[in-house]
Amino acid sequence: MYSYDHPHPAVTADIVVFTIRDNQLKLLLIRRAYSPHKGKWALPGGFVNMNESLDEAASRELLEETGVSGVYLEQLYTFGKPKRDPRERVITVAYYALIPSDKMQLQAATDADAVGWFGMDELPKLAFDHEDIVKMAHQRLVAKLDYSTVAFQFLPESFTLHELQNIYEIIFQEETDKRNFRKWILGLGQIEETGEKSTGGAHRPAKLFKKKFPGRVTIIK
Amino acid sequence: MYSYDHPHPAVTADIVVFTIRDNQLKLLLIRRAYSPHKGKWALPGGFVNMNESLDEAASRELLEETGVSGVYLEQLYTFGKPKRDPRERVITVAYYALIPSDKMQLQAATDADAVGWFGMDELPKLAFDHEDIVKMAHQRLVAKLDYSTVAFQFLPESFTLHELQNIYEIIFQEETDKRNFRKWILGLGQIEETGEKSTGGAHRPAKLFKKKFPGRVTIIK
DNA sequence: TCAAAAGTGTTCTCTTTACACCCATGC
DNA sequence: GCATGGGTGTAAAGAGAACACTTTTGA
Repeated sequence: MYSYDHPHPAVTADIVVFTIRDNQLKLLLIRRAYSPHKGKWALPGGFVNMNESLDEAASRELLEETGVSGVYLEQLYTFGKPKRDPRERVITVAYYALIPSDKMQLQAATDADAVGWFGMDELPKLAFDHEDIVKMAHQRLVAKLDYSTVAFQFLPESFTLHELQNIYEIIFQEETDKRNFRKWILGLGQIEETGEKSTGGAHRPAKLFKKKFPGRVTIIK
Repeated sequence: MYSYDHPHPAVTADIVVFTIRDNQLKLLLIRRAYSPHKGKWALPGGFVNMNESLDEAASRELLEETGVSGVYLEQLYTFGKPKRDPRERVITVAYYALIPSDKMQLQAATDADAVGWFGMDELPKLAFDHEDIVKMAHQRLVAKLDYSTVAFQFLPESFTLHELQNIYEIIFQEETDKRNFRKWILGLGQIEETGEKSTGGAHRPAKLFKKKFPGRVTIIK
């Protein structure tokens, strides 16, 4: 039992987890095993412990509920309308995470009975105000493509220019000229050739590239 | 007495209040009347009530501690390192506010014994981690000038182009070509002539302008 | 030999920058 | 009449957009 002389809200960290798979931007959701909103899909997340920072809480929840760690994680916005959660006053510090397509083995958490990836245009109804959170995360992701190298966080260690261009086209939902894209992306000076070539396709092999600064997201322009 | 079966942090809303005065970007600070950090300068702010949203808490605190209302207020970031506050675990949802130069009568709050404006390059040592918060707010402000009309929020109802250019120059800390600035700012289509002229200076009177969409901050480019 | 993606430059357009002189007013 | 800020256009440079064909591989 914990007592205070004025009322305190509960604080959670919830995470909007994006990845790119099957040529779609996808979102990770968890089906709630308990009330409230039992059976509904929701964002992974949970209460912030007293001895951990908000960033630590977010990455711990991400690990516990999805088995994923070491990925890009950024604070998004804090949601705190009084009646968001029917149980008590809950303030949610929302994060978003970007996961490379090769790092996606999932695990169901204790307070969820299922975990799944959903395309952005096939999302189910979500619990609480999680639709607002998702919408804002999506806007932020789109905006950040324009002035940073966030998109690189979806890439595995080595990749072709075509794969990278695909990521931009999927998130922007529009096609880009191949030559202009290559000029631009190489001009950023953020990737370099590995010397290897991709193999296996029924076509000319492509040069493989790697990030010069993996993990780091650079502000450009 | 309020009791919970797991520990809850306290949540505050603190506000970084900017204005432009004496050709300087200035910041509003409050001298703390109570421990901890008694006598140190700090950001205005306070605990979020259980029946108000975070935005409401921020604007209420702003009104109570400074007498200012109806100004631009935007959520900045949430700070939650475990030991930020020596009393208990405190999570702070930080906001920033922009105040036009003509709207600045101040009032001291109950938990402060003084209120004052400080130039960004003459800030005193601040309480808690408020220097981090100020730094982030300043970065955000500078960044937003590039892709939005936030700067307009510093303006009174009517203003000259020179006054507007001054705001940009003060925040960016660099000079701009007058003709290029005018072409650009008029091209945005966000301001219009009032028909009036400024008066009083020992020089040719300047056309006065007003915002087409006061209150609104538009994303540009 | 065919299908499929890889790779590669140039021209045009638009945006951004640089730059200098006359005007209206108060003192 | 002089000091002060108000007001205006053009040319050059740079950034972004449009555009088509040859190459290499697997089947």
